[in-house]
Amino acid sequence: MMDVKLKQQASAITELTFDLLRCCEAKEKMFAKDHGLKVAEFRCLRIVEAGKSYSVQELATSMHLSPSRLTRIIDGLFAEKLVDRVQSIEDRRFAKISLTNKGQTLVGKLKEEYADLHGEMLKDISVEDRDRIYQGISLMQGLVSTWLVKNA
Amino acid sequence: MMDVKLKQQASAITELTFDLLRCCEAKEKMFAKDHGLKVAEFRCLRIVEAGKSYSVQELATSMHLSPSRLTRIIDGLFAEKLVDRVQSIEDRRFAKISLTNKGQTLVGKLKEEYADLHGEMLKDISVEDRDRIYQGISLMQGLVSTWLVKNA
DNA sequence: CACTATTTTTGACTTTAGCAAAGAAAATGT
DNA sequence: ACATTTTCTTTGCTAAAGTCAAAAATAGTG
Repeated sequence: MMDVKLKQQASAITELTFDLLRCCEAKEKMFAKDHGLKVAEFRCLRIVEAGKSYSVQELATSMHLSPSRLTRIIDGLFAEKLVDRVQSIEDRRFAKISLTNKGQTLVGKLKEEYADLHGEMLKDISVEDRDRIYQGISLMQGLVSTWLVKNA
Repeated sequence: MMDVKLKQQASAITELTFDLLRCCEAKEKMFAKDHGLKVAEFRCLRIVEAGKSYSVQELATSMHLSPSRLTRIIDGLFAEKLVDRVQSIEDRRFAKISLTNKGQTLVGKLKEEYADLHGEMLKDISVEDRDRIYQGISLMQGLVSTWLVKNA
């Protein structure tokens, strides 16, 4: 006995997620461009927190990219003096990537403004609808994330 | 008086959407690769319906890409005999892109299997949670989509 | 110390994408 | 009727994004 309801819901969600993805990619591209960044740079900066330091691999994993790609993204950020790259003392194979002061300032601004952009989109709907969005995306994110871990 | 609640919700949604995006991109990439397609080709095929025909511009608009990019994606699909490309008779400036039989078969399989993949992810949660996902993503998709129209 | 494993980088390559100009056809003005 | 403008697609060129395999450097192990 196959679950017809599941099939319907899966189809609908597949479709919607697909469309959402295209829109959000366009949104990210616009935002990055407006701030003089390449999309990959914006995506990278957005996940590094001030004060913390990261290995290349950590960044690669959390961005779902290859380490070699990260090396190049970091090269770019380093050239713009947004991140520091030092060899770890405990294990000199590791790089320790962290934000410079300039980087921290920029990332602060970036996060602020990117959240504002979303605030702008969300401001005309009810608190309840915003919560529905949060819940829906939260659930979906969890599912896709664990699915990826299993199937990668 | 600024809306603190809005700001919080916007931040949370920003973060989640960002993560969801990365995961879904990885998911699309895996799926396309498993089916011997380039990601752009998969994305394109996914939006063309059997029996209908599309102009280059229509496809470009709905994929949020430039017409020239689409020309090349279609080149690839045409080379694999998945789509036909004929000059429109009413207005010979237009191309009419449509699925070949081979293309229809493939797209049918693709849609089926891509929905199945999502069914796999969704099968262990409740119908209500699936509906929450649907509602949340639907709302968000609407917001981002209209935002894009205004700000492009 | 030789060997293996890990982390990052480099080189070569593919894929994705856009812009500007060219080409081709239609619409429009005179 | 025909020169001009507009519209749609393609082409050439370039940049950005991304991967893989091999090299380089370090750490761990028998």
